[in-house]
Amino acid sequence: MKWHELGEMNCPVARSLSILGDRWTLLIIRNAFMRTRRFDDFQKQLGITRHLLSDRLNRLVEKNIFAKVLYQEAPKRYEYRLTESGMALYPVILVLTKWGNTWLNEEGSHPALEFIHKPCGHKTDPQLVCSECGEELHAKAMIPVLEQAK
Amino acid sequence: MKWHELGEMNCPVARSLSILGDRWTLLIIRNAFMRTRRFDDFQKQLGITRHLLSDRLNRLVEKNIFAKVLYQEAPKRYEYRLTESGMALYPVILVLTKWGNTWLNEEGSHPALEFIHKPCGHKTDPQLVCSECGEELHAKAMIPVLEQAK
DNA sequence: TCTCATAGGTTCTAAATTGGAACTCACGCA
DNA sequence: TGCGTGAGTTCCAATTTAGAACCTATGAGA
Repeated sequence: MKWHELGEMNCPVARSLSILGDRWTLLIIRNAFMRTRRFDDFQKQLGITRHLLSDRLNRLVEKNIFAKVLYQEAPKRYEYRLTESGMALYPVILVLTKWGNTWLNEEGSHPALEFIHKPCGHKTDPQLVCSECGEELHAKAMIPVLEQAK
Repeated sequence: MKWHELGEMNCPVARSLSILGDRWTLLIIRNAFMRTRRFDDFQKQLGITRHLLSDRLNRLVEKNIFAKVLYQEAPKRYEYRLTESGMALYPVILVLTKWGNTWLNEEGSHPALEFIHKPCGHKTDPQLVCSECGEELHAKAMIPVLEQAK
């Protein structure tokens, strides 16, 4: 199966990964959440080749995750800003951060990246909970259901 | 920068993606959460080439995300089961599911994949909340802090 | 005994993707 | 006139992936 075919699959994970599932895309988005917006900044921060960065940014604009915004008239220069659907990827970044901190940090070989939640002022541990009962969600407690679209 | 160098970076997202950041790995893990355990089943369900599947499964065993468990003596046959750190990837799958359902399903072109939360019996919308105050987490409300490991 | 079927791979070649470096272009400035 | 900046594009070599065929051990059936 070729890769682009996955984008049309009936599984939302496959469709998400048809956009996000490569070595660089989520790192670009991570940096966008850290306020990076310009080509050269992404390139220097990530060490990605200019070639690939160009390709990935275009793809993400096409998929409506970034918007290309003019910030200078002459010469015309654009920056890349997260759209609403791009901002909606924040949970993906947070969850990957938590997993990496927890499981890929042998005997504290790296400093842990933690977060303070501004509204409450505390150091927070992001938890994935049920919208109905508030309990933390685990694989074994979930029953998947396919809902026919309206 | 070559890819394997990212695994040693000081960013938990980069370290996570050095394992998970390719076209197939998270799909393999998704299927593992749907109780797939054997080589041929993964291969048939995903349409991945046997070559790559073999490579990815070995890599995931090496990274302690799958454990290779003997399930038949003669001839010796192994199956791949999620370890504790593999099970901890469930939030990643869930969050990708939610994002794909919400943002990659133009005018209901696909049935939405939803979940019933067994303990409370309701259809659930997974939410990422603060462990301290219970509010939903958004990028703008978070202040990252590097904690030196003990 | 011979042949198939099963499970879990490995090997091969061709095609596609990536990495790295150099080059381009349109300015603004000294 | 030449230099610096931002945002790419072009080229070639190296790596990775796709697709198909092959291999191995065992058990079942004719």
